[in-house]
Amino acid sequence: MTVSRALRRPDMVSAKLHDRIQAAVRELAYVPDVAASRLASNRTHTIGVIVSSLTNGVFADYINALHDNLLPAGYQVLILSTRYSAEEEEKAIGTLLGQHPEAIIIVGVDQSPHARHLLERSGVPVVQTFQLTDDPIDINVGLDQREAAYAATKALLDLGHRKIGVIASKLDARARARLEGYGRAMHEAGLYDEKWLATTPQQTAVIAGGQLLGEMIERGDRPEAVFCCDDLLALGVLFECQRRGIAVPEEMSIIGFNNLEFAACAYPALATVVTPRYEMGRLAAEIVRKIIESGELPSDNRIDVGFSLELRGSVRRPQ
Amino acid sequence: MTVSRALRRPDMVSAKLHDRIQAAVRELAYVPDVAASRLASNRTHTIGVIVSSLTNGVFADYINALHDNLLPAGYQVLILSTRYSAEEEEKAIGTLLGQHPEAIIIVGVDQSPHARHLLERSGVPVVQTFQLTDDPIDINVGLDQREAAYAATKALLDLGHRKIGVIASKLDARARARLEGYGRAMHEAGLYDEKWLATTPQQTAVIAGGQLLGEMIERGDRPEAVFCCDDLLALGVLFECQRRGIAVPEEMSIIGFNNLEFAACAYPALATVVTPRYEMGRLAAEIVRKIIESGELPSDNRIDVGFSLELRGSVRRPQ
DNA sequence: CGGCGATATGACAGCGCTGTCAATTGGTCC
DNA sequence: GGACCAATTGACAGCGCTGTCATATCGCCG
Repeated sequence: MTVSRALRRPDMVSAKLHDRIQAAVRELAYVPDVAASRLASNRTHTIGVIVSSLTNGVFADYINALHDNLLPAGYQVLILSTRYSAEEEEKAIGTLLGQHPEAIIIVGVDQSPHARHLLERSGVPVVQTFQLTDDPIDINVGLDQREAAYAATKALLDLGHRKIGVIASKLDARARARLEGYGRAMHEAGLYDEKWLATTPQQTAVIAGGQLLGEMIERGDRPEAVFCCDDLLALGVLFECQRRGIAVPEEMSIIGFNNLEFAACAYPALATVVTPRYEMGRLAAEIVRKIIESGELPSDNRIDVGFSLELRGSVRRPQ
Repeated sequence: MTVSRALRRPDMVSAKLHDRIQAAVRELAYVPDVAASRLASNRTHTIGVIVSSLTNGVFADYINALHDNLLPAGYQVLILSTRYSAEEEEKAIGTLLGQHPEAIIIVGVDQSPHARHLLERSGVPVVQTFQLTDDPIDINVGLDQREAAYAATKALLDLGHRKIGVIASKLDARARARLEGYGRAMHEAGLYDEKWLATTPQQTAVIAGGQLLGEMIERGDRPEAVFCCDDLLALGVLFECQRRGIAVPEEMSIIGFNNLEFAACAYPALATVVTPRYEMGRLAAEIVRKIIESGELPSDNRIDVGFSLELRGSVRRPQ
């Protein structure tokens, strides 16, 4: 016990003993066993994080924010990826719960019933992020993806566009919500037409953007603007326009989603919906720390971090 | 004990009991406690992975390969990021060792002396990846980054270019090795000149590519080709050329590094050095599994996965 | 120099699981 | 029906650490 104390709370042990113990630790190359520590103390100092993808730049700022705000506070951040699969998500949650994290921060609000059951029964505080829901497991920090997509589509309508296409990867729950937002805006304007839809069941990628635009054009009509459900697709669309000699924004307006790093420095700069992903991560980390410290959930269980439109060179000027 | 067996070796219990236990597991949302399991069995089923960045697409395929080859074999993959900092790397290694992983797979070969000491003393098999070294800790799977950069620069020389710039982020150990390869090729050709160097101490990003090209041009001379130490920089350079009205490849050849997803579908398609990152992850996973199963290190402790050049539209045709 | 409170140290149990080995059950054969 | 063997199931200890609470030591005062 004295050794345990000497290592964790040196101030509670006499200087002399502390030195003796440190010497022995070095001599024996002793490393405390976190598994035994966890078992005895019931504290893991671990925050579980579940993201949809480790390879999509969308989660980069978010993960950085979690690191920036949790590591200095002495927490270990355990990140697992679902790779956009409900099955892998359930597995990841199981894996995570086995580690007994002190809180779980998860991307999305549409977990499978079993996944949700696991989370609810676990007793571990859960923060759902990126999207908003009326029925969070515990806490929800996100933005209304449908509303954001609606605003982006509305912006294209306001610029005078009528033939507005949409390009999306259906694999992503956020992208599906955005597709709905686009649909609502177009319906309201009386311009909705299935021929302006191009979606893929595959994971999002730059190449998919070009392919989907190609398909839409080859189906007959050419749109004069496209809303891309993420910036990777938008980049692919931009390249495809260049390849086909379609002038952007003169003949084609492009607006993306998320404001990934390259959007601002593309040529022309890609218009996009700015989502505060770092801020979302920061807030999630802060909330989690407060919950662990106080032992109770905050009363305010739903935070809307909002979004903003950045209309850059890839959309034409107002007429 | 019977429950423990039913969950780990279902074939050793009767089907009836197994069903009953599974039902209870679901009902109770029971998840085994890995800390207790680890303590009792002295097995963690954890492979520690240390990468330089979770946000750089370079590690995406690599991490996917590790997941694909380790998760199905029953291993948990614990990924930590150093964010290109030696200090964070040492911390990550310490954190990892406390978890008693059964093996460690780490990006790079230039660990700090203390980090290396920790790894060597841990008794845990270590696989160093991405680069090659003559003096691996245990096992090394990678490619000669300097040689690859030399080949890329040589390719530009062979196309008849003389004013060849290089653009790099110095934060990345791999990028620094590539810088050397460029230097050697240029020295051999008698064309090395510091005015063709543009580097930043910051993390790589698309925007940095454009900025660095801008700096180089504004310093006076304009190169007729640039070797970018990664594809993000190359993309930034491409956009900057478009912005400045420099025709690619007629007035400027661009070659990148790594063959990230967007390289092939950019317009013009970005020439690049293809690095087999998925293969590298697959090999590392396979080696680790063999070591754990057999309990001994393979005799072949250094595997060169090689590289290849992909000369696409962003470099001019041979004269 | 004894006595007291404060500070430092140590003994013990138990966290949830698994390895070992014993006990039970079930099926088969004479 | 009883004996026997194989297939199942279960009891028990202990992994390395920490929380609790008892014990030892120290510093100070009258």
